[in-house]
Amino acid sequence: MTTRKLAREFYTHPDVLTVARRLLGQVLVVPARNGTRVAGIIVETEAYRGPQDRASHAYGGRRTMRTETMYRIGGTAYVYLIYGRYHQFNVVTGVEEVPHAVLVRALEPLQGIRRMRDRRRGTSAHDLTNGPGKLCMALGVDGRLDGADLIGDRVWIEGGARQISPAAIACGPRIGIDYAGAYVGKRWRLCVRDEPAVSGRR
DNA sequence: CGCAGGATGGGCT
DNA sequence: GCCCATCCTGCGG
Repeated sequence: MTTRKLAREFYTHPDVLTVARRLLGQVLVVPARNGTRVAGIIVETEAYRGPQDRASHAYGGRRTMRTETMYRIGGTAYVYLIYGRYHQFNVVTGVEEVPHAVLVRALEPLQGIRRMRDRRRGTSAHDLTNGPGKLCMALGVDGRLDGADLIGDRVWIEGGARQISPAAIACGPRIGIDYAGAYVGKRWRLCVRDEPAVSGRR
């Protein structure tokens, strides 16, 4: 497989929606023991667009210990705990001090599938990574990876695995943000059409 | 199959 | 003290 770790410039693009779109088809990788890897192709993302976005943790420019990661440079991992039990993996985008992020909502399992099944014992083979909490469990992502540099070697994203044409991308409203007022209807959830691994509906 | 409800803990008002 | 960028279980059709 001829893929390569995405460089800083991929993440520092000024438009978070563009980065969310370009992330589709790229490979999220977490290294395991003995040089092996657990990895999946990104098939669903959601953009969280700066301080104006009411659905964002950084809405209104809010800065707390948790959200501080969102203000770092594009190419930083933002991982947080949700509902007391699950983690969410996000990619910070853009320049420092401007809180853009992309939530990775679903993967198509690619490597380390046995390890994924071990971590997701009790669920069926097709439910390994089709949701933002599920993929974190399958890859072993937790709060320790918050703030990790995606140009580093703890977690990263590789390009070139699959080309997704614009026509193959579907968009719809984001999930679980009913409190977000005028931003509830923004179609900032992106997914690969006809991809069985996406979460929820098309 | 679909849907209702519970789990569970850090962050924020 | 309430709110989550969720998932799983159990129950009914």
